[in-house]
Amino acid sequence: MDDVAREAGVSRALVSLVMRDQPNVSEDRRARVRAAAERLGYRPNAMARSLASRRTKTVGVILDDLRNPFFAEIAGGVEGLASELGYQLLLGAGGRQARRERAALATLLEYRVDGVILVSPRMRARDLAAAAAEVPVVMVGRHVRGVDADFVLIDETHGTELVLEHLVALGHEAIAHVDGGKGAGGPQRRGAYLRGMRARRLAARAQVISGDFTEEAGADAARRLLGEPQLPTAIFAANDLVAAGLLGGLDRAGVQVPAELSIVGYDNISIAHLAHVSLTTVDQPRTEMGRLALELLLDRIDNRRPSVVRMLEPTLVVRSTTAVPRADGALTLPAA
Amino acid sequence: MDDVAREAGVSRALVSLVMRDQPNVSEDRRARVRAAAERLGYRPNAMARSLASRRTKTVGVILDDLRNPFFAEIAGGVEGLASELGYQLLLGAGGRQARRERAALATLLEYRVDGVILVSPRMRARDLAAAAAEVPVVMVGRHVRGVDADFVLIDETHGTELVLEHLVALGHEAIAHVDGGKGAGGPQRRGAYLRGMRARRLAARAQVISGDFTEEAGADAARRLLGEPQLPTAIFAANDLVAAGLLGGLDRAGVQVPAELSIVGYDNISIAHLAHVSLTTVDQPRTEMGRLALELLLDRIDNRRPSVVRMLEPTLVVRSTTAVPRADGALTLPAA
DNA sequence: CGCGCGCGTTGGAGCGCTCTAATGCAATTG
DNA sequence: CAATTGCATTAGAGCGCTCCAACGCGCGCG
Repeated sequence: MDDVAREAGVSRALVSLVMRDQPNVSEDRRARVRAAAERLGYRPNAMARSLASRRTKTVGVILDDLRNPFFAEIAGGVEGLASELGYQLLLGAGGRQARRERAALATLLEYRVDGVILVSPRMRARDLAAAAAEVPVVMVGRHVRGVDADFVLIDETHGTELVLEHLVALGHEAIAHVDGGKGAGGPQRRGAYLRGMRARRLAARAQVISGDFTEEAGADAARRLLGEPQLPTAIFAANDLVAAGLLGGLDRAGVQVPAELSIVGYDNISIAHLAHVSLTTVDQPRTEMGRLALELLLDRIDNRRPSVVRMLEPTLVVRSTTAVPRADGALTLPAA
Repeated sequence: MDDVAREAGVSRALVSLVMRDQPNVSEDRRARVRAAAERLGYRPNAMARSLASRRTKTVGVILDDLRNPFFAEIAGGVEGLASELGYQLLLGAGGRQARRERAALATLLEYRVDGVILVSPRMRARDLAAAAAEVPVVMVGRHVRGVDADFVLIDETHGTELVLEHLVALGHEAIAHVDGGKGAGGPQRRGAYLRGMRARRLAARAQVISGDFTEEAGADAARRLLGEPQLPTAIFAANDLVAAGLLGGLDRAGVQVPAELSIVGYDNISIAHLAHVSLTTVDQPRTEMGRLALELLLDRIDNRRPSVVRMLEPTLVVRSTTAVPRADGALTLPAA
C-alpha cells in the first residue's frame, strides 16, 4: 500500500479511500491511484482490513454435511447471494454431532465473522443463546425460544397436513411415518403427523418407525416394515433421503410403488423429480431459504433491530409414488 | 490478550505461546494462562493472528455450483479433512463462468488463503498460471500443461473404455454419446469415446450429441434423439446428471430403459444408486478426490516441492440401466 | 477584506496478534 | 568456581490496513 501511495504520489490514507470506493476523492487522484495499483499488482490484504475496520465481510455457515443435497442446496442459496453482495463464505460442517458443531462455531468466531447462519443446528439451546449474544445469528429450520436470533422456518404442520390430506383423499388410512429422530424438523413432523392422524380418527392406524433423516434409516425402516405381518398402505417419510431408502428397500423386496404402497417424502431435493424416482414430496425452497437467511443476517449486521421469525409455506408436489390404495386393502405378506 | 496476561500475571508473549500450544512453557504457567483465558472468555482473533504470522490456516475452494451434487461431494471431502486438521474453508462458486470464477479467486487471494483448490475450473490457462504463481494451487479434474500446480485427475480414457467395453460386451454397436461441452472432462471423454469407437471399428455408428453436464442437456438430448428416425441402442452420457435428464426424457416418451435402450452415466453421484434410478455409471471417488486435493495442497504449503499429478482410476458400476440390445436391432420410431 | 465552511487530503495512532532477539536463571561442565 | 548451556520468559517491533482529527485551500458571506 505504501508502494502504491508512493507510485501515485499521494498518501497511504488516500489509497485506502480509493480502494474502498469512498466518495470525496477527486477523479484525478482516483485514476492515478488505480493506475498505480494496477501497475504494481497491488492486492489489498483483507486480514489487515478486517483487523483495522472490525468488519470481515465474511459470513459463517454451519451445516450437517455437504454431501446431503438438502444442506448443499441451502448453502448454494447462501453462496449465490453472498457473492452478489461481496460477502465471503466460511464453511463448517458439524456432521450431526453437537460437539463438532460447537467446535466449528468456535473457530468461525475466532475468524470474527460478521454473522453466522446455522442450518438445523443440533447444539443445545444454551450454546445457541451464547453464540447469538456474541454475533448476529440466523437459524434455519429450527426454532429455539428465547434466543435472540432470526429464524427461517418452514411451517411443518402445514407441510405434514398437505401430506395427510393427499393420502387420505386417495383413500389411505393405514399411513405410517418414518421419523427423523431429534434432528431439526423431526419432532415437529412426527407431532403434526400424530395430531393429524388423531384429528382424522385414524389414531389407531398410526405407526411411527424411528429413523434419522438418512437413506440408511429408510432402508432400515423398509426392512422392519417387511418383517411385520402387514404393511401399511402408505408411508410418510421424514425426508426425501429416507423416502429413497424406503423405495430401494421395498423395490428389492418386490413391493410395487405406488401400486401396492404409496410413499411421500419431504424436501423435494433435486433427485426427487427424476423420472425414475418421481417422488411425491413436500417442497421446501432450499435456495430461497439460504438466500433469505443471508438477507436477514446482513440486515441484522448493520441494523440493530429486534429478531424476527420468517415462516415459509411448503407446497406439495404430487408425482408418481402415490396412488389409491389397492382395492383388496392392505398388503398381507406371507410369513417370513 | 493484554487482559489475560494481566490476569495471569505474565507477559502477552507468554499468553501467545500458550494459546498456540507451543512447547517450552512451564506447566504451572500454562495452567494459569488457560484458567485466566477461560475466566475472561478470551477468544483469540484469527485476523490479527493471520496478519502477524502471515498464515491464515484457511484454504479457498472454488467450484461451479454447490447445488450440483458432484461438486458438493468434493467440497464435502475437502471439508472433512480440513476440519480434522484445523483448517478453515473459504468457499466460492463460479457458476460455470470464467469471469465469476476469476472474481471469486481474486477475493480469496485478498483473504490471503494459504492455498486454493480449483475444482474443474473454467478459467483460461494464463489466469490459472498467474494464480499458481501467487499461491499454492491444486486443480481437480482439469489438467493444464505448464502450470506449476498439483493436479488430481481421473483417468478419463480408462473410464470411457470401461463403458465401451461393457456396452460392446452386451452386444451394442450403435452407441451414442451426449457430451459435456467444454467443461472439465468433457473433451477428454468425447475424445476417448471417438477413439474407442474407431478402435472397435464402430466409427460409422458413433454419434455425438452436444450437451453440457446438466440435466437439462440430457432432457434436450433425449428430445433430439427422439426426433430422429432411429434411436441408438445405447447412450453414454457425459455425467450422471445428463443421464438423469435422458432417463426422464425417454421415460416420458415411453421408451423402456434398459429393455429398448441402455444408458450409462459418469460420476456415480449419490442419486445414481437409488433403486428407482439404478444407473449404470463410472464411479469417480468424489470425497476421496476432495481429501486428496487438500492433502496435496497442505503438503505443498509447507514443503516447497515440485508439483505432482495424481491420477485416480475410475471404476464401472453396473446397475440396471444397461442390458443386451433388443433382438430385433435398434428401435425404429414411427415418423413423428 | 477577514472569517467560517466544506471539500479533499494527510499524519499518526491503533486494530490484536506473532516473532525475534534479548534476558534471567538454574543446571551442567571443565 | 567461572564459563557454558539450555530453558523459560519478556520487551518491542511490525504485520497492512482503517479511522480520526487536523490541515490547507478556495469560496461565499457578512
